Amino acid sequence: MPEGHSVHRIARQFDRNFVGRRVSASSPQGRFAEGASLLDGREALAARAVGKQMFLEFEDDLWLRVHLGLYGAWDFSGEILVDPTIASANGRMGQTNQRGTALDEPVLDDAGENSLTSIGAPRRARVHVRMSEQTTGLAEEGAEWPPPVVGQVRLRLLTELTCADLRGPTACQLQTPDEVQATIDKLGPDPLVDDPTAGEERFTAVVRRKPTAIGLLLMDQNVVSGIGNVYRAELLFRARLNPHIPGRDVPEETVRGLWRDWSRLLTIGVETGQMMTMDDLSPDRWRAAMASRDDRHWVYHRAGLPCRVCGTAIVLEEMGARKLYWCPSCQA
DNA sequence: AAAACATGGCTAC
DNA sequence: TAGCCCTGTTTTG
Repeated sequence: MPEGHSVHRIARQFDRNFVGRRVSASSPQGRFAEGASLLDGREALAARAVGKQMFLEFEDDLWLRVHLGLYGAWDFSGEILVDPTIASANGRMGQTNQRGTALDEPVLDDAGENSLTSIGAPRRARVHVRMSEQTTGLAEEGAEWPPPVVGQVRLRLLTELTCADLRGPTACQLQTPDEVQATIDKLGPDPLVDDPTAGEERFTAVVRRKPTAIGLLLMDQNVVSGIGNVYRAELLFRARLNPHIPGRDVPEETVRGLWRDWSRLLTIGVETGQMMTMDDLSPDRWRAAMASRDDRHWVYHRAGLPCRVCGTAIVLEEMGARKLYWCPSCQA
């Protein structure tokens, strides 16, 4: 999945293309038929992302909560207005391939010059949208409208111009405003939602009183929102922190540093659509790293390969039922 | 063709 | 801790 950055990008796409518009909703697959019929014909009022969860508000206090889980994805097609705060128009957002390469990255050969952040070589991916100007993606000439349903589409949301198809989510349900609030209240702070200082204080206070390994705490959505397996490994390496250290034993300044670094990586991720964790490389080295799909991270997916800093073999172990990659020397 | 695997997280034991 | 959900891609036989 989609760690937090992808979900924020998706919410921005909904904000741009659905909020303020009347939406037709359907469940081609049938598993959300009841919910879709309740949404059908209502106007979308707001889109929010908190961590890995997205909330879409519709008229009459109806909220749609979506969690993509490991496999879920949104496909946007048609005419798409691109949020100016993100780098490029997207087709599929959320799903990625097995090598850890995000597909929600610049998708068009000519997108580079138009993107607001020119970093990142555009590469081929599923393309539903053609970028022609800075803010407008035009539907492919002669494309069917609405687009034919392909595969198991749990929910299709359609305006006159834009189509969003949801496949394979872990959660797709309607909530009352109170339920939305209760869901959000259970989540740890999100750097793009919470006040930066308040978020840092909350995160630091919780981590500093837990006996749990910091490698587990970073993945715990009740402690901090939006971090997944890739960002976990990379954040720990960037902090040169041993994943096994109990939260309460991590120096306070290090804990605060983790929060600020997450804040930074999330911001970069939202802007670029890529899980950029080697942002401190020089521009040349950065371009080289991005050009090679397997060279994007410090430790993630690098089991047995030499550490980029010290040459020690990167260790792979299970932590929290997920694969954890780390350098036993740099992160001693 | 079949199996394995993946950026998650819930629930039952 | 194991099983399950669910989809798409890659690897294996």
